[in-house]
Amino acid sequence: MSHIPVGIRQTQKRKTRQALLDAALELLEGQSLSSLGLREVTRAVGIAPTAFYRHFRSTADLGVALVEEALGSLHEMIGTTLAATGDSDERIARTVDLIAVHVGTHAAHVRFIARERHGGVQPVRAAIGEQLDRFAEEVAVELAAHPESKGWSEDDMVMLARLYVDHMVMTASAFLDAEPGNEERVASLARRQMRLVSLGRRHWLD
Amino acid sequence: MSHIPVGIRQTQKRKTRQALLDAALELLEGQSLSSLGLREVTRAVGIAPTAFYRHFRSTADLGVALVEEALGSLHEMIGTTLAATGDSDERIARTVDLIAVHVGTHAAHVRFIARERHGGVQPVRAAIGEQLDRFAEEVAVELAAHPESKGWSEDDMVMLARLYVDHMVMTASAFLDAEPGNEERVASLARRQMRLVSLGRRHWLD
DNA sequence: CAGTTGTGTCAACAAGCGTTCACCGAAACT
DNA sequence: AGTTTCGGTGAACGCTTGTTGACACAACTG
Repeated sequence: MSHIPVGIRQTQKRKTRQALLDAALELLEGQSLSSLGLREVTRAVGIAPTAFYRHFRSTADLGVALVEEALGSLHEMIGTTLAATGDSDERIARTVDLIAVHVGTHAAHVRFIARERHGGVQPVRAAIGEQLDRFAEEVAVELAAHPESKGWSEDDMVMLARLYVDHMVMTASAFLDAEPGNEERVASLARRQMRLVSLGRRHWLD
Repeated sequence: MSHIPVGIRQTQKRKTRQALLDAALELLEGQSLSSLGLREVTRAVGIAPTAFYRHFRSTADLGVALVEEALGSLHEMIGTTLAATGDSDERIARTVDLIAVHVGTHAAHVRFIARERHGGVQPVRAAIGEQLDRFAEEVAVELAAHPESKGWSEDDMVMLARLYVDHMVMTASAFLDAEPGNEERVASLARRQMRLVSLGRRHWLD
């Protein structure tokens, strides 16, 4: 009947691999990737250190895999964010709320991206940079579809998209650092900053 | 005659301490603070590992000292930046140039701040956050002096200041990551983003 | 000049690291 | 059924790590 199993072996491998990723992500809440030890991760999972090599070449390699996982979960968000209806202020409020929710449900992922974006491991930095570029591209395409973008050059479109993306990352990281109870202050700040950018956008061609 | 020396001892200590800071800063170009070893630093300076404790309690402590050094050198810049004359576009261009120059002359400091701002060492993160807050405060005060800020609430003033400060850090880090020859692209992007923010600022009270 | 202070040294420690190799046993293939 | 494939094991390697205590010797203090 159920002929989807793809083999018990591959399933088990995926499970162990995921356990390694999960354990690493948790360990990374208190340190940077460049100080994360291979033995540390395997110990947390409960397997022998040597088994690590069956899944990743090094901790840097594991880091790159984490980038995919973390920013993959963000790609979904972008669609819903920009598809939000209503006037400008409403859309801004909804976007900020979405960021807050995402930080709540994927805190470790967000922390990892913010931390390693400028972190000490080159391949991981490169992977994050690449993903954020693609991210900005998507945003630019969505923005171009809006009627307010009439007359904008493609270069300026990307300029604005980058500003939005960087501001999103900034805001997400601010939510992370906010002590419980101060989230609304962060949200208010982020909303007003986005509103200011929106105003600039409206008068760009004056 | 020259009775300024404050003692040869204190002078020597300062020199060794500075050597430790310099060596650490250089080592940190290729890794994060949380993976920086005490022995690694002393080895680079050429002193015994135990001598480290005469100057710092731990590498985290050294990191905090580096924050003071790195952001101290930035405090000078803020004055000259905002005191820049000319119209808006001219001031923006001058600001971006100043950032580019600063990144050129203090690359390691900028890298350190960008990397450890969200890094894995809590006390250092806190120190950077505190300094950037004070930084934003200063910018807010300067902005309030401008005539364009008539009618702005203090809260909104800080909101704008934070946007500027975060954008400066973002731009500085972008200059760092730019491969040689692409600096002008980064500068152009930064200028247009600042121009857009300025536009928003002008229409904030509409 | 005698006594104190303090930066730096040396040796030693237990513990951790990444990486290697040969090996096991169950799953997958033919 | 016989063979190959492969995720996981366990021991061992050479090296690095943070921290300790006792000691040297130049710089300060009175």
